[in-house]
Amino acid sequence: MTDGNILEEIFNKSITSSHIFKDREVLRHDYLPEKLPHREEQIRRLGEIVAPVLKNVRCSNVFLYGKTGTGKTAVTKYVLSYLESKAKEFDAPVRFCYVNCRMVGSEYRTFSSLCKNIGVSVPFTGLSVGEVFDRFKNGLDSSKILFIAVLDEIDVLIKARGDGLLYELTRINETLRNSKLSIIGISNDLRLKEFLDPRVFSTLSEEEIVFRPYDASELKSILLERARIAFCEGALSDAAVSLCAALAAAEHGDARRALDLLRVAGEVAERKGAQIVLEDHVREAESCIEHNRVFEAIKNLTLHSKLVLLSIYHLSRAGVHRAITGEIYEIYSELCGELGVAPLTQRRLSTLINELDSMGLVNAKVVSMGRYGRTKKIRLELSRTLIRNVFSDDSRLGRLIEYDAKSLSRSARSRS
DNA sequence: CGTCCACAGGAATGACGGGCGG
DNA sequence: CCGCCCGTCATTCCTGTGGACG
Repeated sequence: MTDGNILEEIFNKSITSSHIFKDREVLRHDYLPEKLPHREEQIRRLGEIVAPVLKNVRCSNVFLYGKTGTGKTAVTKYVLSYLESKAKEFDAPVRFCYVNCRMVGSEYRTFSSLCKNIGVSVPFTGLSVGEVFDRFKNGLDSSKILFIAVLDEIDVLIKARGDGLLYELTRINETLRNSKLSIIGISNDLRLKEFLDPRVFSTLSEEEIVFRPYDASELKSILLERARIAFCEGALSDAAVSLCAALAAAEHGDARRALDLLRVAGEVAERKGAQIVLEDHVREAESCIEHNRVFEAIKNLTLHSKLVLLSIYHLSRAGVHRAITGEIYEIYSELCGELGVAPLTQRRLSTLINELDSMGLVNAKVVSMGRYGRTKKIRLELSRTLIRNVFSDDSRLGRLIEYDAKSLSRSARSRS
């Protein structure tokens, strides 16, 4: 028997001996279920909007709004995959390309993804955005197709870069001779139109579909639907499902979060050798997910952002629970000195703090202290134990956890 | 009621590494 | 290989500002 076969047996055994899961893949949010409950209306509307492409007519641009986990991406993929098979059947020259703007990162890479989809190769970097755009345009025109570009999480790109990309895209049909482009824009931010040039907005938003958050009972039925396939018979308590639904509904009706909770709760139960997933497993899953999120976020920070976070930690430990920018900068500079690294400017630190804020690691808000200036008050949003855990296995920064900053006593004293 | 603190945060500019086309 | 352009990170310089204090 080869090694592979030995392992095969072990792994299979471990899978079949699970009393909890039948198929946990079903609970991942990139899994596309056969039906999407409570989204029939949106599916029908999006279907009506894209249907003309089967008759070789360009379809309207659409904008989909809704918070995360309300099914925008799922509905889009669902409708388009159906459309794709129909297009094959009728031999319609339809192609589509799904791009997640946040994942690809920049305007440049958004275009290069679109290029790759129509078979135009572009380098990782080096070209001007305009150049990539031209290649895309030419490639598109010469392939003689109806092209649907799905731009998911487009709000991220617009907030970072402005609407230049979209402006170009909306005007592209004027110069295309043999192909047509339609855009499906997906946004998590309902205020997106405030960031857009009104002209861009009106062309882009020929149609609009809004995705309301799911309520707790809708979430529960979604979970139950998937749980039938994902879990073994009787391995899931009703109370656990309800709790997952309730927690996710309280957040903002986020189905993704509900599914994550359920999956991790199942994993927790499995690890503990439990026969049934209970409410306690869900609660443990909740803190486990949060812990992982934070852990990943901190691990990927740059050195200086980590130092900023450490400075806030030190202030918090010394009893300064709402630190101001200046105090943080002092500690931060000291830590830099300890490491023999040149500190960044306070201006830079200010934007780093804002980044930590938008990641939810700290809470920063601008306040005026009248005579004593105008600044940001920064509060740590994490438990100090968590910070210690994350940094303690960092070879370089580990020793700074116990570091006793000289400027600390001053900050702490000047309070109270 | 004006002053003035301690910054916020925009704009311009620069250093750097990566990749192009010629 | 060169000159050029890009995106990213950071600095420098700047104008703006809410409200306690005098």
